[in-house]
Amino acid sequence: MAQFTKRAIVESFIRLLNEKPLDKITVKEIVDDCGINRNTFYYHFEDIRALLTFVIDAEVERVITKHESVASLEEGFIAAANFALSNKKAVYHIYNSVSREELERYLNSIAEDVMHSMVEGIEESKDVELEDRELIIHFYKSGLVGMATSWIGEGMKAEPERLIRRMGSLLEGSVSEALKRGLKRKI
Amino acid sequence: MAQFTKRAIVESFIRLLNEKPLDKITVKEIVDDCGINRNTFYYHFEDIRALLTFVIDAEVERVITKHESVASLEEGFIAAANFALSNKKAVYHIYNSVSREELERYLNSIAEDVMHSMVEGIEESKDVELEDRELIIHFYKSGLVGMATSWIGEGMKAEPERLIRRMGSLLEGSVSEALKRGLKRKI
DNA sequence: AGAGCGATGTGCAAATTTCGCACATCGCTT
DNA sequence: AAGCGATGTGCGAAATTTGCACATCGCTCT
Repeated sequence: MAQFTKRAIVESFIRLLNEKPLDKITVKEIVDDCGINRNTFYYHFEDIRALLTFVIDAEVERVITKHESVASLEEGFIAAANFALSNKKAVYHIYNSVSREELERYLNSIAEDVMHSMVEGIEESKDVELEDRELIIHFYKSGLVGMATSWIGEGMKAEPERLIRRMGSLLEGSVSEALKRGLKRKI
Repeated sequence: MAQFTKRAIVESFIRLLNEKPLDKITVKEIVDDCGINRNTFYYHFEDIRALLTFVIDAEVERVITKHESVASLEEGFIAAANFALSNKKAVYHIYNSVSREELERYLNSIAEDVMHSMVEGIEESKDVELEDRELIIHFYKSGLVGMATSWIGEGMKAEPERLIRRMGSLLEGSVSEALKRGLKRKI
């Protein structure tokens, strides 16, 4: 049950991702890099795409789950942004090898989870209609994803610390405000 | 053929070696630390002792083989000493859990190899009697091991850079001198 | 002195993982 | 049209990992 080989595949993949864009990376290169059989790759992953989403999922998981409470949501964002920064080349290579639609679809699914857990952590939320809650989540989620994609697209130049810290609190304040308004409207 | 599990065992072992002396480390701790079955440990290693020598061999190998020529012998020593320094706690825990005899026996086997490859790299050596060569090797080997054990025993305080660089050139000079004398005596 | 406990090794069969080889397909180059 | 390299798939064999049972040892507690 200890998938060290799988982990090695991931590491080789990330290593290669720091050298070249996703679509220049071949299965053979990966298996050669960590010295395993080609079929062993296919045993663990259906695809290079599957490997990619696995890697991103794992990293997001790792970065996010460190900070579960809403209070440290900012920390979560900052950690994620710093991870992106420290793997700048890799992030960029992924960014440039994936269609905008696909990227946004993916980021949306992440942001969806984040926003949900955030909203659930806010007091007023449980008194707000499900429908309204979903609306609010959807709205801010889009904002979040838009920010992220443009930040990456512009070369991740802006300082994440300040940018996100401001945005984080702004976000939380706005969301609870929106929830309150939703609540009032309901009453 | 890609022993990632074996590597994981080694890593866990080194991690533990930075926390506690060798004889406080148990097989169960190791396998728990890297989340594998206890028998898997025994599949790869006969023993914790076997694991220890494997680890040391591997590290020595890694440190030494980077520099194969005699010219960079000093570099090899310095690299080894720096490795010892950066794993100070681990080295100390090993040092304190192993009998002096055993430690010296082990260091001797390493020094043996080092001295041999060093002597083979020196011009005059091939004209010297095998017996004399072995004598010279034995002599300097003992010096080397004595230095190493006392350096460790005294807490690895002395700066390796200066100490070893001086000792390294002194060693090489002396050895080729000794070989020349051996040669003259023969003629 | 003897029971209880946890760690050590060993043996073995079953389950999982890795490998090697063969094959069909696809896209690209010549 | 043939050649080439990469992709997936389908096995069976080999290697690795696991779970369980057992014997032993040293230690503690009473």
